Amino acid sequence: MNTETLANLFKALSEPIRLRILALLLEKGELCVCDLVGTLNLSQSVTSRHLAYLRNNNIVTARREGVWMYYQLTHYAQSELKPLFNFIQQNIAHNKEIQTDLANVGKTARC
Amino acid sequence: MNTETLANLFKALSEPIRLRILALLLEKGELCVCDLVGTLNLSQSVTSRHLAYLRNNNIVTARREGVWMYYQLTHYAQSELKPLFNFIQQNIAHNKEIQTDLANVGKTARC
DNA sequence: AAATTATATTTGCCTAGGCGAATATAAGCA
DNA sequence: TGCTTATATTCGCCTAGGCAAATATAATTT
Repeated sequence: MNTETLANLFKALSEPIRLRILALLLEKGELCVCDLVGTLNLSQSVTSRHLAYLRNNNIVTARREGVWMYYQLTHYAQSELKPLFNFIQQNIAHNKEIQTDLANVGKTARC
Repeated sequence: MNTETLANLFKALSEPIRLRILALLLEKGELCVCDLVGTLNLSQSVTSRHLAYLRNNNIVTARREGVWMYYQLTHYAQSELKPLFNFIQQNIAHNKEIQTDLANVGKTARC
């Protein structure tokens, strides 16, 4: 991996909203966009753009099921980035915001 | 750690030049600015600004010795961020650019 | 086909932060 | 006190990427 690639990875993770999405996917495995919109309490547009950013950086992948799009971590992310994600989880798992997010998944789905 | 703090940390690491500086400090422990300018082959201004960014994010600390400024990782970074730095090292240590940097330290000092 | 729902993308606006060039500061020395 | 060297900071310019609002697309239903 060259420094530019690694820098781009960190840039993809340098946004609170994207870290919250990541934390949710790490715990839940796969989530629908409407779950994320409801849980994160963000506009559809903002949520979708951040997901696109993560997609473009090969961190998440999307699967369509009817009208719904389900997102999960890419195989690449799940394997190669595991140590990095462990670091992230250990550092934000106890955060109140993250715990609230996790508690809200499923209860706040918008669709 | 909240998501904003973690995001700021990743933003600090989302620059190839700052990653190269980090890789050098991880290997060498402490380096003078002029070493970095020579090794990275960057202008003094660019190098200094990136070091300031790392300083402002509590990743490096500076010590003056006469005219020279010596930089090293903060205690905080050396302890709390160790797992993250291990990930970084494992992912870029074999990179040609990084190895060239390491080989050049000391040989290219500008002062 | 038209309407509805879920999601993605575009547009306009604004800020952070990149760079080079210039300038400021700090230390050491003649 | 100047002069030189090392380093830091500022300025002007430019791009990436944040947001909200609007619009486009894709699937489903009637």
